[in-house]
Amino acid sequence: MTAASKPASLPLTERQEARRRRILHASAQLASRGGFEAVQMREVAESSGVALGTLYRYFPSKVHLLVATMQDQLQRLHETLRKRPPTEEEPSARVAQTLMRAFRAMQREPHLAEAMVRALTFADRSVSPEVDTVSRLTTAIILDAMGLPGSPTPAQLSAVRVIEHTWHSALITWLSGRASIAQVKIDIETVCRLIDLTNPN
Amino acid sequence: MTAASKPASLPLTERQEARRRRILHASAQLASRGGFEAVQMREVAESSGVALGTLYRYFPSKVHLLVATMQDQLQRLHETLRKRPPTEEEPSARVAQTLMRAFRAMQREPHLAEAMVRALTFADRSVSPEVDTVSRLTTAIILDAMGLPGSPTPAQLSAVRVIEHTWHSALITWLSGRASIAQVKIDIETVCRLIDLTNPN
DNA sequence: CGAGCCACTGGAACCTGTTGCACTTCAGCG
DNA sequence: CGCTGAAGTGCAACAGGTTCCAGTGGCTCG
Repeated sequence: MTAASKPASLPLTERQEARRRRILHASAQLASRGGFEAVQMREVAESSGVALGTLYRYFPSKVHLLVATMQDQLQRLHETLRKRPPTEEEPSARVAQTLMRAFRAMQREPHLAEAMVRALTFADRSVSPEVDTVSRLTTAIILDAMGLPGSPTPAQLSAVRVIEHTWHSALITWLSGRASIAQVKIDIETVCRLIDLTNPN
Repeated sequence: MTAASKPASLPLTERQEARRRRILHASAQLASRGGFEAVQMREVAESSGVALGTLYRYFPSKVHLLVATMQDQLQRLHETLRKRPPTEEEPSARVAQTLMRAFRAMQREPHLAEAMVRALTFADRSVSPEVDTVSRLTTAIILDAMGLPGSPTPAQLSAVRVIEHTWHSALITWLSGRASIAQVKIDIETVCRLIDLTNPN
């Protein structure tokens, strides 16, 4: 609910909506093949059948485009996860399980993951709103995974923030070949223990 | 000790050493003014009195250059911190205090910080060795701060890894204006509690 | 001293993100 | 129906990272 669809800032027509989708699809396609550097604006424009200028009207920069692509992918992931919630009991284990699932999804499309995550962390202030949307989506996924009865406490929100930080940074170290899959798993499990800390407190 | 000076991979002559320093100095200078985008290779070359080709011989890309700049700055920070170790008692508090000092140093040169951190997280596989050096330096700083009697346990090393992740990612959110200084402080303090978890365990 | 080698220089050239512009097309409105 | 302004097109141009190359200068080794 928080940041689902376009907030009606612009009531896109059908044709425009279709264009937007074609662009995002082309972006993901190219990213899947060759990662960040393979997503070239002229290529995206051509393979989505749109003029370069139009592409820039929809996404003011390559980073905007890739961050939007990430929003898109995250939304799908979120839905998938909703259908099959984690099976663990403890909130910390549930979150770890969920993140490991997401991680496995990324392992299936490492180039796409690389493109999106690189864009996300390279984004400067001009992309803040979009990056923030991604962040809220991620937070929503984690909170969902925790399966809390009520609304989260401030301490829990802090823990979630830190988990997100770790998640992004661990992904980067994996994508750049500086950490193994096993290492990422350990890191995720390590941070998730922070959640336990917020319970009896 | 771990990753201090150049590992004699190339025994640079004096003139070369001097050139290298001039380049790094110019890089930091330009970064301090306008951040990542202000560090332009042609500018760096000119203001360090070196041909563009030579600059590229020393640092094969802009990202390499900025990561090397970060190594340089981190080394200075490490020495500064050695002279004035944290005053807190608890390891977790000591680490938090140390990171907050580092954070304050970055607040003094936000553009420089932005340039270095952006480069660090944008780095691809070709920069892995250099990024790894930065990572080891950071680890060393944190372990120093903990003030352990013996060598760290695996659990402690995991905690340190997660702290590093959080540190980098929190910096990025701050640099891109998505988190306040206060928020970063909270995040750092939150992760540092992981260290306590490794003690009585 | 001369030959060979390697780092350094200056500058052109290339690639890709980004911008600007003149022109066409489309949707809504009188 | 025709008008009008926004949206889309095609293309040229610019910017900055990166590469290439033909020289040049200084060094060592014979």
